[in-house]
Amino acid sequence: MSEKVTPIAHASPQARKALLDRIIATNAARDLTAQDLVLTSLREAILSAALPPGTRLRQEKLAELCGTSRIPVREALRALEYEGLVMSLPRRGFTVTELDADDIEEVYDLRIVLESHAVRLAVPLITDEDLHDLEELYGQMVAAGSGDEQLAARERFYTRLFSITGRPRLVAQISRLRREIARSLRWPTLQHAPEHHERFLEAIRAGDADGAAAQLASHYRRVAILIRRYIRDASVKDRVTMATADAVADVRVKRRKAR
Amino acid sequence: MSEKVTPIAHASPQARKALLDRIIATNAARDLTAQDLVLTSLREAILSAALPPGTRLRQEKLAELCGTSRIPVREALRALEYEGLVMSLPRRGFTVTELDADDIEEVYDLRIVLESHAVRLAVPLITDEDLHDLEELYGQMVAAGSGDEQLAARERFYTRLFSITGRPRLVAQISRLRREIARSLRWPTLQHAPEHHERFLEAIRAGDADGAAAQLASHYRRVAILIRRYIRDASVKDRVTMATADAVADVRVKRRKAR
DNA sequence: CCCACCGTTCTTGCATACAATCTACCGGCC
DNA sequence: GGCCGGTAGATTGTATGCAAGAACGGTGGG
Repeated sequence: MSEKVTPIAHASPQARKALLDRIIATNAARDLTAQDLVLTSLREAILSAALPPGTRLRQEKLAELCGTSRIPVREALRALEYEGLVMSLPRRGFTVTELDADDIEEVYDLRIVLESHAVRLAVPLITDEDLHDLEELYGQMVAAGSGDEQLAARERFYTRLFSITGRPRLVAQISRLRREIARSLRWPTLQHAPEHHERFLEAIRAGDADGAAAQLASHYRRVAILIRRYIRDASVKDRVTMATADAVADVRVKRRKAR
Repeated sequence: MSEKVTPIAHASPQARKALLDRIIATNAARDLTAQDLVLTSLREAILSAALPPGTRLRQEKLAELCGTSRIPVREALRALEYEGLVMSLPRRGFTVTELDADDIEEVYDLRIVLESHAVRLAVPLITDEDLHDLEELYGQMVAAGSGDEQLAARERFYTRLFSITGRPRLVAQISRLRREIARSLRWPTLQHAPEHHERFLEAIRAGDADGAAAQLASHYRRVAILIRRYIRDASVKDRVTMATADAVADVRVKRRKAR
């Protein structure tokens, strides 16, 4: 968990498989309903790109991997569908969703709207205890450096902050959006926003709700642009990769026919 | 479908049962997957208060009602949970959610934020075709007077408008919120907002995004207050009703013990 | 050579069946 | 009389099995 973030999106199938197995094994240790086990494992697998976007999810295969029947798998998949991590077509199964540049734009735009709103609601309500907790979580965040642990700490910090609003729907919708692109945070470009969080917390300490909201918004606008740029570059690379992949496949087919 | 809205919340159990049966029968006619049948029927049942808030939903019973097994029922219930219409506790089943005054406040506050945003995005993008459709849907809305048909027409109008943004997550989140309190629109107080929709459409025709958003926001603020007042009054009434119900139950128990 | 049709195979969707858990009621104990 | 533990019934969670629909490959026709 304290490892560095590795951009696994282009990792080998074997590496993916190994990661997938490890995730399931880790979660199986915890005592949960089978459904929660599958849900948690699949979510983690998708976010860590062990199941990369576009992957067709066969129920039987996942069931076997998790050591359960297909029923809990089906329910977990439906839950993930509502989280936006997979999509389904009736009688045609589930697929891991892909995010294009438009999706990124939409999600960040919505995050600006909802998270700014949440910050403006939360800051005036902050108690000493809240601030104490936030300072501690911020400390963890800084201590974690950059990596999975930092990412988790960041989510804890923001969730704690937004929860101050006492508005479950707002918090849930924000979490959903953050999770939906948590994949993108694994992308290499965006590891550091060293000064942003500091300035953000500073505004909160000062009770400056509008300032904090503005800081958040401007940061997200920057991040959105960086991700878009990354996607554009990556898609060029992917196109090349896919072209070569096609070529390989083509050769194989010809070989088989030659026999 | 063209009947008047009837405040069924305090209707007799028999009336509720009859409505529930009718809903399921109506939907069973359409050819859908069993899951969709259950989902649609249950949603309609909850929104029409045939299944009033607080109802415990027994899977077996619902399965029997819909003529399916429990599997599609379970999946439909999970979907409804994500829509906010029911809630579940592990191993303890599903219950129809209740909305208190705080919930109303949260939902309307979020609707103001999200729908204003959507309107501001949509208005500058409106084409002649969009406007034509909107005018037509508005006509249907007016023609429907007030009742279930008017409610449906209103949803079509707003969905069409918000869809212009081309942002699926935004549209989905708004729909979710609107559905979550669609129950409240059945409440008697709030049938009419004759001039609001007219002024709103007028601003849209004029391409005045900010004006339309402001109109929407002020309308929702009013509605939220009206609903809160209704809830307050109704809860007083309920408390009385429940008190008498308790008294009746009490008498019964005493009688039984007397035997 | 390409396209459409058809049968095989795989996958999903659902029903039935069973195990684990919870609820409610009852009797014993304080 | 009220609180607590135990047992029976009810209810959920999951596994297995089957039928209907979709994907794929092959074959015949254009």
